[in-house]
Amino acid sequence: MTAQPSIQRKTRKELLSEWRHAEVLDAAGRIFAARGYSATNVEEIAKEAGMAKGTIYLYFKSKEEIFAEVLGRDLQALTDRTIEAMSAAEMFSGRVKIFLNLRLEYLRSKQNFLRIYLDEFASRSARPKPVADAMDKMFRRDLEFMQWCVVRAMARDEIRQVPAEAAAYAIFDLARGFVQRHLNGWTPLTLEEDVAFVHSMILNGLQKDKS
Amino acid sequence: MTAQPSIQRKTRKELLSEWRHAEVLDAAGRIFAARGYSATNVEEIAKEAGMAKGTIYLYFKSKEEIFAEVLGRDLQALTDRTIEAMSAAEMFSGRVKIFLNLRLEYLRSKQNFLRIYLDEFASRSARPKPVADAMDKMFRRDLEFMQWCVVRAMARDEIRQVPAEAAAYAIFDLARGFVQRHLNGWTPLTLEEDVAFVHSMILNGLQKDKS
Amino acid sequence: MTAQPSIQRKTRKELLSEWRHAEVLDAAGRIFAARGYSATNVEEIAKEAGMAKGTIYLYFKSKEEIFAEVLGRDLQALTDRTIEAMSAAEMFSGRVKIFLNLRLEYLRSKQNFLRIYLDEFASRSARPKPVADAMDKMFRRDLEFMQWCVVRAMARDEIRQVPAEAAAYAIFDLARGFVQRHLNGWTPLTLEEDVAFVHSMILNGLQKDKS
Amino acid sequence: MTAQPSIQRKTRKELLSEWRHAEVLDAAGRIFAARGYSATNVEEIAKEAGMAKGTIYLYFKSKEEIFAEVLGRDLQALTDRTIEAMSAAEMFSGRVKIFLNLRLEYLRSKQNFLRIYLDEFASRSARPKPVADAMDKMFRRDLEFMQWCVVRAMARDEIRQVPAEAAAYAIFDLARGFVQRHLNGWTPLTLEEDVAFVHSMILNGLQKDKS
DNA sequence: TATGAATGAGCTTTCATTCAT
DNA sequence: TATGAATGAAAGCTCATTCAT
Repeated sequence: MTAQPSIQRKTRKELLSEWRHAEVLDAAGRIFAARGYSATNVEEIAKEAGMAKGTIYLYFKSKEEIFAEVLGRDLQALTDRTIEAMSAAEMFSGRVKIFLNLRLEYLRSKQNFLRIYLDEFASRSARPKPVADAMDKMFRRDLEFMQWCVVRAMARDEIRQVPAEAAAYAIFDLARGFVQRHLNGWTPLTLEEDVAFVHSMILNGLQKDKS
Repeated sequence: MTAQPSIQRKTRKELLSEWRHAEVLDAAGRIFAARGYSATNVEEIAKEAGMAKGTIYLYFKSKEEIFAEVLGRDLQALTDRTIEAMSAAEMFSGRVKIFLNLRLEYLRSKQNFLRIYLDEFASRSARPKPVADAMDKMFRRDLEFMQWCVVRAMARDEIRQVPAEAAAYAIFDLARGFVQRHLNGWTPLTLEEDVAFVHSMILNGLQKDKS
Repeated sequence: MTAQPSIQRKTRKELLSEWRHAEVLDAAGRIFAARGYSATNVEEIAKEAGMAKGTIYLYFKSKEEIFAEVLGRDLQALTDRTIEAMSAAEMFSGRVKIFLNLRLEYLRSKQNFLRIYLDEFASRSARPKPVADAMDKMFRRDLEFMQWCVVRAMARDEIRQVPAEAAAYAIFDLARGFVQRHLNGWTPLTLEEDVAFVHSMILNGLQKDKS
Repeated sequence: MTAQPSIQRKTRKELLSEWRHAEVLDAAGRIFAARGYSATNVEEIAKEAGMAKGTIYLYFKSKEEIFAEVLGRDLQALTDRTIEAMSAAEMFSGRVKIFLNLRLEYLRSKQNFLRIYLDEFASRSARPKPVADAMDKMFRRDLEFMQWCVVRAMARDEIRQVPAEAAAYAIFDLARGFVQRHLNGWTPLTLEEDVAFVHSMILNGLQKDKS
């Protein structure tokens, strides 16, 4: 079999290109997390990524695009893992526990990401459209899955009848608050105690009337 | 009784000054709400307030100060009203209902304010210290009152034993999500339906085990 | 004799007006001396003069005009006194001594004025034309008198033959340096010692050859 | 011998950078000389240097820094040349002549520089500290050398006993006045005539009593 | 492909001057 | 006459983006 240099080289180039792309995203993630969107400047990202400012623009059209991808990439991963892991549990109670534990694990491993996620998700309205859209899309997928879980739990009579979408939101809201509390050191509870409390809030909040 | 022109004149001037001050805050509130902090420029605020850029600086030392006051003013009012109104109810259930209804009323009358509050509260970490501090202080007051309500409800055996601070946070988280949902048009529920659901989530979530 | 109210009132008004005019100049003199021309702002002058900013503009067309008059007024006084006092001496040597002693006295009583005079005289070229012109005019009068003294001294055979204008300049240069030295604390000499030295420099410098 | 491209390239870049740096200084020198410090704005310097405003800030941190360097650069050169050239003469009389001729030569070749030097040196007190300090340092060096020359001349019995520092100042004062006179066209004397006169003023002024 | 110097629009803030009262 | 609130041009400086090398 003879060499296929053109393909190989192209592939190599593509790999290199992807690698650079990812390096920028990593660096940008760190800087955005530390400073927020507007206070971060491209020069810093370039320095953090170990390349020149101009090089950044070979891989991204604008600062905004970098930001959108930074959020998108991590959200994608979180969303994928969340859906996959929750699917493994049968009962709603278990699924909520898994959901919370995943958030908790993320809290431990990706404080940076969560910080920008929380900051910028809330600031969505002030952000350029594309960024807001990218964030919404990811968030929606997660939320829809949770909503589906709620619907299923109602059908299986595990929880009382509630508006499914609002319930899914409520779960996300409680989880978001939980993460924020610990990120900012706003609570004396240990992570485990707090997870247990939030879990009980959700399940009690949605439980069937014990009449 | 003869006129007291000096007092009158002084009062009139002071009133005018306060009026201008307030006009800037109103205008700034609208613009900040629409664009966020960094994307807002002083020129626009001036235009919105119907005055020249320089005039703004007669009433405020800096853009940052305007922002701090915009947030502070509305937060103060909301906090005051919340604490006062909740105190009027005896039972925890009633207090939560009042809390949610106040948030709902605010949602209706002050969409602008809520938007910045939500945006910038979440972006706290990226804000200049003084702004973040002002926001925290107000929020703390509200939260502490809610926490005290939770403690009292536990003592009166209205709800189960829970970590009071975490419970107070959970209530705020659910309320925040509720407001955000409606602000962004993210739910098909009417405001009343949603308030009822969130109320049931909180009370069920904290209710005594019906075992 | 009946009253002549119109004239009287007009006179009174004129007096008041002149009084205000002078008050502004006094205040401006202090501030300009402390901060220099560009670093002084009209607000400060108004505050120092105990009146409102707008009032200033009833008496002066511009900040620049104030400055020109401040310099002009003091220069006028200094020039008048200098010429008058020097005329009282018969011999050139005595005149130079008087000249230096007047500068010295001014140094003691009008440090402020001298500071602006020195600063701004040297910066003449950077100043608006009218200011530079006013300064020049005053300075010229002084200089011309000194030049005339030199011519007379040569005619009376008190000093050697020198270019009179250049000699007058030289005397002013030495006096200026002397004042600057002491204003800035740049010399260990006492005022008296320094005056004596400068006097000897001038007289020796211009003396007849002792061949 | 093969090429050393890395070194060459680096050198080239450095050269280019220094060249730009110098271009800004040259342009700034011209504008500052024409308008003075505060009346000069960065935009104009940029235009004069044929580059954009932002480019200036790649080479200098602030307008003030540009100014300090403009003055510093020329003062350095003048000071160095002055000290070196004066050292070549043996007698005090010769040194003073060299000193004056150097000033004269500078007057011819660097009118711009002298203008700012004179302007801003006198306005020292109104300047930002670092600028004033830089100017003082240079001036001091020159002055100290002159003072040392005076001391030496006294020791060698070339001149009479005088306070050395005051004498050095006097020489500078006379030279300053001489330059100013010609810069502003205030004298009918030719440069040569005036130099001769100032020289005689200094030497006569300091000469031993011919008693 | 990679660079980083260059750009210039845009920012916040100051202040001489005007003008309604 | 006296006021000081209002004005808006202009300043110094930053930084996302472009482009010659």
